[in-house]
Amino acid sequence: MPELPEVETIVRDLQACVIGKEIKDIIELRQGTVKYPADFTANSYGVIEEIRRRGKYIIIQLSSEYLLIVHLRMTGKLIYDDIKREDPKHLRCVIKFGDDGRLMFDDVRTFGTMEFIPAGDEDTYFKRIGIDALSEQITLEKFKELLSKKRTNIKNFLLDQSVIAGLGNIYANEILYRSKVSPLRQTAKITASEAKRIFKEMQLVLQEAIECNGTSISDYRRVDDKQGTFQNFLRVYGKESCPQGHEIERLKIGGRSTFYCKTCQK
DNA sequence: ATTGCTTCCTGAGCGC
DNA sequence: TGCGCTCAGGAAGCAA
Repeated sequence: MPELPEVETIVRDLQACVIGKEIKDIIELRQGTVKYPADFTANSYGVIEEIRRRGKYIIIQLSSEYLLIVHLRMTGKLIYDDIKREDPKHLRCVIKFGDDGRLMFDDVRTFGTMEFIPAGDEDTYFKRIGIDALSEQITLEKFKELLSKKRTNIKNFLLDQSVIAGLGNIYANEILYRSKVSPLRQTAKITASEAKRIFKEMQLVLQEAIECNGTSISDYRRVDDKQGTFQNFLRVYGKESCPQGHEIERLKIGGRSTFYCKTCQK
């Protein structure tokens, strides 16, 4: 389940192995995996110039003035192969480079997307995406302002990509445990000191997870197919008890599994 | 306008 | 052994 730290790890891994490579061919093993603009006319895909992240989106900038935007959703993986690896079981698309290397897009549940858009359409494409959770532009004051504009519980608030982009279910649970705030609390009732803790823990958890190269709970793998290690530091997600030894409550909020400690989180 | 529910999809895990 | 059921969850689309 790639969230911001997993996507950041993949972007860094990709930067190290595919920048400067020319895309020679794109082969779809599952039709419809890659979307193109109706007027897509590029006679070549071009060379990969830059790779960056926006929320959970991977943006691959090409010399052809197009962007290839990838979203892994739940089970998508990008695996780089220059050692003739075996095809993964759910290979949906292969990007072939000029040098025999290839980038494989594997995705069990087929929710992941790959889409070419004109470079100039980037802002329009992301108009529903809020400020990145690790953006330097987001201050405590800005965070509190965003909180005051929403009428929902704090967990749904953290998961809303149109407000703050990058958090998913695992990190939202972890941030709230470390902040000692119940996921059920309404945004309007969050105090200034609680907001400060949530804001700080959001940045800390994400940074720590990036240092661990992400959380490999189920499907997530790095570009070299290796796992991240932050799963070893989770405190509530998927746990029976919290680090203090209290029993973890499990319920659904917005249809998603929510883990929290009634004793530690108020 | 805003919020929240349903849907898309496949495989793992479970009870019987 | 295998069947049917539930669960996993990101975000578009739709309903209220």
